[in-house]
Amino acid sequence: MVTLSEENYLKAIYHLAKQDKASVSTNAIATKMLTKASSATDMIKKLAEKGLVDYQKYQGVHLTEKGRFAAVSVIRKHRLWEVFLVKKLNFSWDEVHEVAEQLEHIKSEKLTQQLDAFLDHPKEDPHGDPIPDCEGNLPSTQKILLAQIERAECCICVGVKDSTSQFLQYLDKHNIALGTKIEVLSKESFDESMSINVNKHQLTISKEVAHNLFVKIN
Amino acid sequence: MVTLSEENYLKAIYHLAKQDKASVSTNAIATKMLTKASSATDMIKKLAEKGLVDYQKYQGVHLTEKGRFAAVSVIRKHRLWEVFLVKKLNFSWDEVHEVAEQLEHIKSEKLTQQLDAFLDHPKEDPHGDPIPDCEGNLPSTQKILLAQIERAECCICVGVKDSTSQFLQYLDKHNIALGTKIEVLSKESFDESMSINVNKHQLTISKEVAHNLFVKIN
DNA sequence: CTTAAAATTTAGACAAGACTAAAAATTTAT
DNA sequence: ATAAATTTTTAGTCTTGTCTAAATTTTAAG
Repeated sequence: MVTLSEENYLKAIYHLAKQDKASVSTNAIATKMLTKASSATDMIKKLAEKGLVDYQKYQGVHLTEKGRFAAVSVIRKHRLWEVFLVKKLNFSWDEVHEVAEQLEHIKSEKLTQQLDAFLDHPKEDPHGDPIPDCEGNLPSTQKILLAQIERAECCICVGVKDSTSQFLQYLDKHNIALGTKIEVLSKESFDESMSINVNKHQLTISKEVAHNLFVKIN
Repeated sequence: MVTLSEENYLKAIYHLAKQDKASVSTNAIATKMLTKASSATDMIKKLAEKGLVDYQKYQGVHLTEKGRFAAVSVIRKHRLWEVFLVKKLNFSWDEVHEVAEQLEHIKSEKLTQQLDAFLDHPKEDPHGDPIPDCEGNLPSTQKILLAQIERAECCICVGVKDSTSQFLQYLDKHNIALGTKIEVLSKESFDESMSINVNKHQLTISKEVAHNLFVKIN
């Protein structure tokens, strides 16, 4: 039905469409997929043929309802497997992505349903990202980037934008995990660095860090 | 390194080599893989290039040590996943094969190791087949086909040769599972059918059934 | 031992997914 | 408003794994 490559493109388009609400460009897709624009064009045509995207030459693509569902289904599987790896197989949150990239393509309705039940229907993956339900619904979350906080304020870490192991290991090193209370002390307007307090320890974080941590103000 | 297709061919060759100790023919491979002999030849050449099989034109193939290890590693993963599906996700033994065929190709040393530990290092899969250890060792088991029993005798079901859902569901229907005690009452020389006793119920099984049930004489 | 049958390999083709280079369309900038 | 820059598409090629049809080798039969 939908091939492995097609699933990966659909995921990429889905993630790109979230940011800009507009149509997703061929170049953006190619960049995200680490391929060339011509390859993206080829795939876009295939996806359009199968009714997974709406496509007008030179105008980028939109996911169709069918395409969105296919993308979200893969994301659901990805995040469920991440929970499995962390909760049951003792992986750390910086080790799960690569394996989940493989597991997300396993095709079995029953497997996904049973895995979801086995994990007690988790609502979030180990990085704080919401897990879509089997109908493709994704709860809209109220999280903001730490960088968006402008004044001294308390918040709680609820997710990461960047889930590379480099970033996650940085957070581990400074004892920042999901649920950790973060107290913003000050923000430097020159370089957007922030002074924060985590577990009684004061810490200065760069703009890069602040732009990749999601928090909720409690 | 080794592609998904290559892994499937290696598995096929491994299973074919177990029966005949001799070299495995192109045709046998093609038949098992549901492809044509020419496709098998092409793949054999690739496997030979990679040092996974020894190959002489027109003379069939043998797995090299490297090839055998690759094959057994895939079989190990297949059987571990089957145990997972049955023990943790409530699959029945006739539902696991297809999904395990997909899961067996997931590449992650850590995943396999942790899964093995999570399942308490199982020795057999849900069909009674032994699970290779991580070094590729497979315990040689002392099981015989029910069909090989010639006289009234008691035995215990320890495995199935055919794991199609048709056969497994037939066994379910007659309350034959791994560990079930089977009492052979008589054997009909005309058609090799057997009269057996299972859980106090007398039952006549065909040659086909007797040739696909492994038992051990206790 | 020689020929017919069966098995195996080769040659040439195709689909999927990728690439390069070149052409066409769109956007940006003057 | 038009030229330059950028983006996108097309055309042609490559690799993997498959196929058919034809050629070759091995095996089996008389």
